[in-house]
Amino acid sequence: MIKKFPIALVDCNNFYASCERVFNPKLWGRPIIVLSNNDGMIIARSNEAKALGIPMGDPLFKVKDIVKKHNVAVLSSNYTLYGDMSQRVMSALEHFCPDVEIYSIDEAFLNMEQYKGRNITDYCRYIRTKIRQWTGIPVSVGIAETKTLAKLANRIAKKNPELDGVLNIIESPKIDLYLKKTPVEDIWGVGRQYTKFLNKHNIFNALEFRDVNDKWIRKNMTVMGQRTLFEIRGIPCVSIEYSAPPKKAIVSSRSFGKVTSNLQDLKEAVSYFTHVASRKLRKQNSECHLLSVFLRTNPFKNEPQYHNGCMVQMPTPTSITSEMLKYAHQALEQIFKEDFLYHKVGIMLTGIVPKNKSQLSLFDEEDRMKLDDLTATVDEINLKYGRGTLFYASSGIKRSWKTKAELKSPRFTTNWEELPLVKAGETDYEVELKAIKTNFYYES
DNA sequence: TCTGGGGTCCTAGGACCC
DNA sequence: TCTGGGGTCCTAGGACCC
Repeated sequence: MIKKFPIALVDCNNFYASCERVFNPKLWGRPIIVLSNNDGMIIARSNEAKALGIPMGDPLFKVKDIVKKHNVAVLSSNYTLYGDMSQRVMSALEHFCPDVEIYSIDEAFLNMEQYKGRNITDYCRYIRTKIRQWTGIPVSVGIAETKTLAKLANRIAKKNPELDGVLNIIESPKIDLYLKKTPVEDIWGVGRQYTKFLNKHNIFNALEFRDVNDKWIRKNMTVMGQRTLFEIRGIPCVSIEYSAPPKKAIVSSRSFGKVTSNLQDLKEAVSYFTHVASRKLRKQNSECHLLSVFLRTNPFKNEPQYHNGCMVQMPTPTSITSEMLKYAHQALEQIFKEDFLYHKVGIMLTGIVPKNKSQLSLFDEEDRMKLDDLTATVDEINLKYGRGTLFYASSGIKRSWKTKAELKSPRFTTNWEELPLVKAGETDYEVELKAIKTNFYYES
């Protein structure tokens, strides 16, 4: 049984769009959309863009007319910027409440137990104001006694401006109304498939869901569905995790800017992804003994399709890039077939174990200690002088597979060359964009 | 012309063991 | 000719999340 206490979910409003606005005030009031990697589909929208009916997840070309007509600002995603802004928001939150679970790049759960008996709603309003003041990012807060209900409250807070960004539903007399106003598809843990299923059985909102038989939910939606149901009833089933557990799987993959059927191109890409993935593995102090490589053609094209993967078991758990490269290339060669236009390759590391507990092989022919040292040195240099200072020759230098990002804003906060400049002596402060390109809005 | 990337957990079914 | 019962481990696939 999990203890009951007030939980506040702080969620950044339209996070990526808001990050862009912090450093480019001209974007205020203007509809903004942010694109996924490779400038593929829409993954974030400002309120103005939502109001225009631009859907999440659509590819850019589908909304081109709306974009033109309403002068929508279109941006490639700038994860360096968003990651840095996220850290600022999170450390500000920790300042106000030390017990924080950083749930995603733009969300955090706060354990408000120590503020019990005080006015939590007012305190959250204060936090919200401060976050805005310190980071420039607008947030909403939902307060309840389970994570699922806090999510639900947050959504209502966001949708109703008169609530001023904060809604506390603990012991609220209006709880049934709030549940009724929440369609099942907006419940945390209910996705597309379960929505279809529930709707088929005449369950359309969270209130109807709450009163359904839990054995029946268990049977049809597994224990996960049952957990969600209990949480909606106010019984906490999902606890707050204050530190991130080590990852059980690490993936690195990317769609190409241009398709290729060339094995050498694929090898270079796989090398690069191995480098990235193994770096993540070392960062969490783990090793792994399973390495998979996968590749695929573009499923949206009307062309011969091929999709395959290959998993190799490495004799000894390792996190040494050079060693993993060997297996990665072997795996790639096993599944590579000529005459297909490849659109994506990637690598996945599984069978992850903590480094110190790894089983050593008696017949290990590699000089592991030495390679460990070498790898650590490479990591250190890259940390100090920037990612990509040292890399493996097998990842190539031409990067013909490189992903597309033509509309990216500068790294305002993490690169000296790209800092925004503020012109002195002007009332309306004007930011001069020392941008790499000047065409980073989509205006044509 | 143009459609992301990185995770989690659960379950069923097969392989294997005694 | 007749052929049990119980357990573990692994994997693939499906659901979900941001």
